[in-house]
Amino acid sequence: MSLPSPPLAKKLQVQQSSSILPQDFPKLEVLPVEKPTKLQERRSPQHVSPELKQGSPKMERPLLPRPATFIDVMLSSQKPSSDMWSETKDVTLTRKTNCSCKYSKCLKLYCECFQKGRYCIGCNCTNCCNNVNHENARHDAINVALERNPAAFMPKVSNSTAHNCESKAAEGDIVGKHTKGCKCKRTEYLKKYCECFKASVFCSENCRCTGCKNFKSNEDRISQKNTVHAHNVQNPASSGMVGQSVIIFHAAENDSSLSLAASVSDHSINNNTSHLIQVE
DNA sequence: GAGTTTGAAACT
DNA sequence: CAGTTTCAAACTC
Repeated sequence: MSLPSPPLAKKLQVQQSSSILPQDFPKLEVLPVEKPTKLQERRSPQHVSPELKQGSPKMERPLLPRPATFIDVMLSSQKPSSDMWSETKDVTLTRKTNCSCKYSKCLKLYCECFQKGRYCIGCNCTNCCNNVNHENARHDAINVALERNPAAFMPKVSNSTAHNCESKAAEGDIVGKHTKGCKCKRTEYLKKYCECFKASVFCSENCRCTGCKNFKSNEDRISQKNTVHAHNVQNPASSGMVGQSVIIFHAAENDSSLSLAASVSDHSINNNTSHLIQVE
């Protein structure tokens, strides 16, 4: 079973206007993948806008230049045929297993491997296209994701560039903050559903979370066993509720314990004064 | 291991 | 841009 050929206009658009693909990126072909279900079809990366389907003049314009992204650099620096992603060490994630995607073919940002720019190797996923055998589909999906969000493949947590970063880190402060911020509503007990908490950073002014307790001065975060801690009212980063305290936090990572100590300063989280230190 | 909860991503 | 749906990870039992 094979998918219908993608619209010609889209093929041309991708081939001609994609600024992220290396020059030697292979021409797009009909993908030898099975026909998606209705659900998958709706969400699949093969979905293209009416403009693309019709090849409207609007879409024939060259894409506006955008800042180089992490994946831009990676794509342009290495040939796509090499297993560049899977060889990349993931310094932020030490999962025992990789993804378990079922419906996204690992070509959506739902997929952690795809999101991190890795091929799926040794994953529990089904119908996976995030591998060497589906390079075309993969690069197509990367393009789609980048068009939607040029920063889609950028690290979600930015390291602090604040003063004394290294020395602060040495002192055990949490480093950086989530670039987009979270929008958590119910994980008041600091669970890994929250991307900030998962990344071992405090919620910042970027977050729009409610009932947030993932902030520096929360003592509950100190005392909570492993990952789970009690919490308060609202995102203190946005309300200016940044107090003075020291937090020692042991995350319940599978293979490593993570010790975080947030030292306190008079600076707000805005100033990126929090830092992280990871202990083996 | 199955079912539930959760929030990001995708979509309308 | 807000609301809704889909998705997969995290979590609970």
